[in-house]
Amino acid sequence: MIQRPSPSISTRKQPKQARATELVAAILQAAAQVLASEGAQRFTTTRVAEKAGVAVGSLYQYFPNKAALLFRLQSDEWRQTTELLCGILEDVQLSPLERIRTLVHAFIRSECEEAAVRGALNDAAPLYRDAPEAREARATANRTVEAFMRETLPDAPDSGRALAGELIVKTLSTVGADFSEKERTADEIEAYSDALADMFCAYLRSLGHRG
Amino acid sequence: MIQRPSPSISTRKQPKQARATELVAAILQAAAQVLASEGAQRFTTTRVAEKAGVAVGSLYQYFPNKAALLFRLQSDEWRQTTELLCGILEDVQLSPLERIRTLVHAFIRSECEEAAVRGALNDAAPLYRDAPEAREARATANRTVEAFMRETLPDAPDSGRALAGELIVKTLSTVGADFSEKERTADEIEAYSDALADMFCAYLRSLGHRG
DNA sequence: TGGAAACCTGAAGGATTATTCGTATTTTTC
DNA sequence: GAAAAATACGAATAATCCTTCAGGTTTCCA
Repeated sequence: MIQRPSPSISTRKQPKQARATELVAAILQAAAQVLASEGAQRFTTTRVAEKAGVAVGSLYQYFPNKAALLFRLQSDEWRQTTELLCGILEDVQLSPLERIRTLVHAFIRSECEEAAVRGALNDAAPLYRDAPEAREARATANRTVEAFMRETLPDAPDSGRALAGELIVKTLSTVGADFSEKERTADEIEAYSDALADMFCAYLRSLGHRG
Repeated sequence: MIQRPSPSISTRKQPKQARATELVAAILQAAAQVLASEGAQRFTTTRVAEKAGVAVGSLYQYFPNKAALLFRLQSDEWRQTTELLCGILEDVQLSPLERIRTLVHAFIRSECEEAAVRGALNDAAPLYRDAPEAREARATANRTVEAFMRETLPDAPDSGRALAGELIVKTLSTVGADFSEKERTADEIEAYSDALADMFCAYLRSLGHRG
């Protein structure tokens, strides 16, 4: 797959006055709203500025381009989710398999809560996907997963463990995103999360985890 | 997530002369090429027509709009993949778990073979996703999966079986699509397919399959 | 062979959008 | 309180793209 020259995406300027900080916040909130209500297709800088009650020019003072704005939204959500999940993975109160189950439920619930924004953000992914900042962010969470996998599968070879961890993370994220594309009832969410957790647990047990 | 009014996507007209049939074929081939080499972002009707060596107007004689062209590409690939996979699922020579493994390998390999087209097609999904024709197509394959699941898990309750089948299908398709986004070596493909198959098999065994 | 049907053409219309920049306003600093 | 810095504005620009349609060409059939 070919990608166009990846745009620079780092924030153009840091706000130095309170006024500007509020403006950026208003823009981000409006951006999420536009994304949720209009979809990725109709997500335009003009519309965002209008909804935020500011001029387009002001938007471009703090975001070098549309992709930067989208990336910022994605980045914020990602950071939030990562914190949630890492907290669960490191909870020594629970057994590893219990942690997995808790994590799956938390993640799926969280995906479904803001399904509209996340879905649209996914649709817009081609616009910001290749930003160097995105790659870097992904690497961070991997360390936590690795530590968890070492604890869960102490006897497995490194390579197999890494592959299993990667597979579980990728499965959870892609399946979760897809699942949340439709509206779901609370019961559906529970049932699906349990099934997913069952699958992961069965897999981990088959790889040598006792518990 | 909001979707714009779904465009009518059925083919505008059937070619009645050999000349027209060739033209449609040329357009489809060119469309795949443009998609692969330029990405979803730069996939335009003008570019496709140019690459096919025909006029844009001709394109619109057989496809009512851009979405229809994309949907046709997707539809063709989908039909092809479905046939491949259903053939494997119904192969009574193999045990159910062997079939699963074979199927996973075949699917991942196939995804990686035309990764560029499929990836771009995914990026363009928002343009044709909600066409009624798409929903209908998805339902067809479900019957084969259901039959397979009944054979594999004769003792499980219907609801659990359906959920498990849905989960496996969704996992395979989303993870496969994501996996093929990067270039992969043959070894990576093998290893990943095996891990995925391991996971599915462990899951099915945990649900009551003996074998 | 002639007319009808099918087919092909591609310039032009109409619409949308990302981004810029000259100017106006507000805040800070001294 | 005045100059400087920061911020805000939004009409205008330039580019791209989907789709149409009036008019020409080819194929078919009687």
